[in-house]
Amino acid sequence: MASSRGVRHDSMRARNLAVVLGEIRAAGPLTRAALAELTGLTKTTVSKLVSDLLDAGVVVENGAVRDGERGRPGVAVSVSGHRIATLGLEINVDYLAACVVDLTRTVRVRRVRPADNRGSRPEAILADLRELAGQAVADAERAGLRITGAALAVPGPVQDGLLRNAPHLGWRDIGVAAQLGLHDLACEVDNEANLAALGELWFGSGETDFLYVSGEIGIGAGLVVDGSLFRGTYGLAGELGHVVVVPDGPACRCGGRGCLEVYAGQDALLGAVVPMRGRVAAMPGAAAALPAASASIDGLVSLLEAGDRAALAAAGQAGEALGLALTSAVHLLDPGTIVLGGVFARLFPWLERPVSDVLSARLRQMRRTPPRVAMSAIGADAAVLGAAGLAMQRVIADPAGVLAL
Amino acid sequence: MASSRGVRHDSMRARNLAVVLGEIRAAGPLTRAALAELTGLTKTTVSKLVSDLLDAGVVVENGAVRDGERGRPGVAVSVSGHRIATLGLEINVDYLAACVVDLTRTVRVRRVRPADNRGSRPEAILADLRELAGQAVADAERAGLRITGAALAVPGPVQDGLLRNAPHLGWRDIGVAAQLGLHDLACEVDNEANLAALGELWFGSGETDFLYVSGEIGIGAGLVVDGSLFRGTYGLAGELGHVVVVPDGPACRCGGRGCLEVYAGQDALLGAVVPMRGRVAAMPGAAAALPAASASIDGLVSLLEAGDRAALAAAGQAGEALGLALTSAVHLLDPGTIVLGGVFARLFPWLERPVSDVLSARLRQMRRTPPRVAMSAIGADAAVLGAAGLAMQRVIADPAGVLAL
DNA sequence: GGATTATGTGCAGATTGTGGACTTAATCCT
DNA sequence: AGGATTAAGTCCACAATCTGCACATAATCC
Repeated sequence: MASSRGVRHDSMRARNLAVVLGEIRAAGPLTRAALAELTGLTKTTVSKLVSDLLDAGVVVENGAVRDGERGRPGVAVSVSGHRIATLGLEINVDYLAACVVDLTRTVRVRRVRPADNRGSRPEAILADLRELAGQAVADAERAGLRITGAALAVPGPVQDGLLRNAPHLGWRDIGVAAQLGLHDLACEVDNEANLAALGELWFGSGETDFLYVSGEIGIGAGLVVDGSLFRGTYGLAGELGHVVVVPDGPACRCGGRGCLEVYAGQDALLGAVVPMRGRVAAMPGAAAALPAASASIDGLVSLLEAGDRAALAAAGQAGEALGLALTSAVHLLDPGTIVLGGVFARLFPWLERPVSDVLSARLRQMRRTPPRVAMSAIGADAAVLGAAGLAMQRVIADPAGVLAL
Repeated sequence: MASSRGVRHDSMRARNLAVVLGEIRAAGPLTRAALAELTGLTKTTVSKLVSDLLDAGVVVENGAVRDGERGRPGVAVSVSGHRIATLGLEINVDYLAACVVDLTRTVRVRRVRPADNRGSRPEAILADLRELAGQAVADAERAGLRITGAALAVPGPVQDGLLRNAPHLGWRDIGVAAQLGLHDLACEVDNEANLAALGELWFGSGETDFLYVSGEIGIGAGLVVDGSLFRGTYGLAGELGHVVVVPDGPACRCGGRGCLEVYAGQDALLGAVVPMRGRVAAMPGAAAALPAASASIDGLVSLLEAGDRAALAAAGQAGEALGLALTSAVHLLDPGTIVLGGVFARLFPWLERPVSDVLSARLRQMRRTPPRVAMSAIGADAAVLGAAGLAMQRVIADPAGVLAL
């Protein structure tokens, strides 16, 4: 019940610009007449609004379209990738990443810098990221793009712009955006699961209702309902990794016992490949001794492809645990589909069956059909891309801000 | 991403009326000057809007107020309870209820009719309810009120206005609102947990962020974030009763195993008091043989007050199970506080400790402080009252609709 | 009792959307 | 080929709504 402000003439226009632009972006190239139909505004008004958007270079005319019917053909307009773009950033345990995306959802610049950020000092990492961001922006500007917003994905829960706790970086309560200091560029911060969910929304299969499950070092999830992210009261919703799977199971680094992460987290999965280390890695603090994540997941995939029984058993167990946690999640969150991302996308062939089986067995009576379990359509870039997508969402929600500049 | 309509002059005014009325309702009596400040509109505009609201009898002037400062005193306006009211309805296993609530949140009419609705035919029950509703409306009209909306609470999940499955009534896929047929009165339908949550929002402690846990025959929950209800993709969110507590626990009537309901549902709680029946009652279909719920819960409370060991153990176990399910719920939904309602409110003294203990033990590392666990401020009426509140929410969100009549 | 301060309203003006007439550009029909 | 028909996009007078300022009003302060 945020104290809502009244609507004035300028906000009415701003809103209508957003409605028109949103419709153009969502429903592909559209003629002015079609836009008038969709938005309920008159042709006159739509014409004026579109004209403003054209002047700003936010949309372009695509030439005449005939629908095969008779009558004067309309001129389709669609979003333009030539001017407006946004910056996505990501800090993760073993790399920094930046990307620039334009309004047509085309990735224009992509820069990744491997790094070992475990237990590092925030200042150093953020300086590196600032440099990387600067390079990406420079690349984009050389291509004639104007960066109008930015967002940053971090591996941990974010509340009021503060990174609360990133266990694998060893950071606590860091005001990341402020310390990053991108001069005159507003930069939102959110956790990687939420932003990866937005990545799936913007660059994935096109669905607008799903629970994105992010299997990284930790396990998170981002719920998208009708195209917008559900964040909960403090922005901490979606912590799937610590849903209780076995009430008296092994201790988890979160202080609980038998959390999903204990059974399906990266340490648990790799424990099957490197059993001795796996046991040690389950203890807090020892994680830094593990080999680089991607390499080890590659190893696990090889073993699975080769039919290694221990590896298959580990994947099966992880899948079952994931199915149990998702059962609770479905009851509580009521997602459309379930999208497995990150490491879980790579392991999808071995996870799908156990996850689906548990879900359909346990949800049979309550729902006509349990949610479909799908593999993420985008790869490891999900979070950076989603960050750029979030910034782009702001542009589309308020094109007036961009027009003014 | 519902295809959003453009803003026209009339919708701008409608929105501003809603903003002003919402502010008056939320922030108590306010002068026009204060409203202008809060909404960002000019004094002139606020004056005109308030004048319309006065004409419609939606608000009243309370006389001059001096803030102790000098200058002309303002005239405070506040919502009026004299004209606009809404109807709340409820179908439950052992009663039908109706209430009429005015804009000041005063309950003006209250009617409850005991009934045994287990395994009954919808037509008969709905005819009874229609009669009860008619009586309540007549009472209200005698008091000079105009009923501008209605809502109905039912004991089961609702999707697209269809009551999907009410196990204790034995109903499946019933178009309740349509069959009820309240001539020219729009009637929304939702499940009792969601509406009880709205009841807590409107008539409870005044908090705007909480998870209301509804302990009735089944266990449900309604999440309120910033004053509005989270419903999920299909309107089925908040099914706390079937969150997995013990993966290989006893079978639940939902088809799963070890759901919360198995450990903390009414049958489980009463099983401690009437052990033989309790065992039988856990089987599906046998529920109808149980004694009326309230009587038995009264019995359980007496035993607990008397210090009966078996009863205390049962409550302790239920509390622990509830704590485990809520741990998962907190991770996924990120609620503000947790409000225990229905039967759990009556058992609060015996549940608070185990629930809080489990929550704080398991959430310690992840959150500064675990959510506070509170007792619902309103009693068994929560759902009916919430239904009336939901209908009232519609009035406040669109006062223009009421003005027109 | 006059100066000061703040509320609420009246009036001219600005902004924005509307509705119908008009222009434009295509297809259909003869 | 030419006129009829159809639909898109634009022009213009008009209407709805909010703004900004001036002004009347009603208190307190000195």
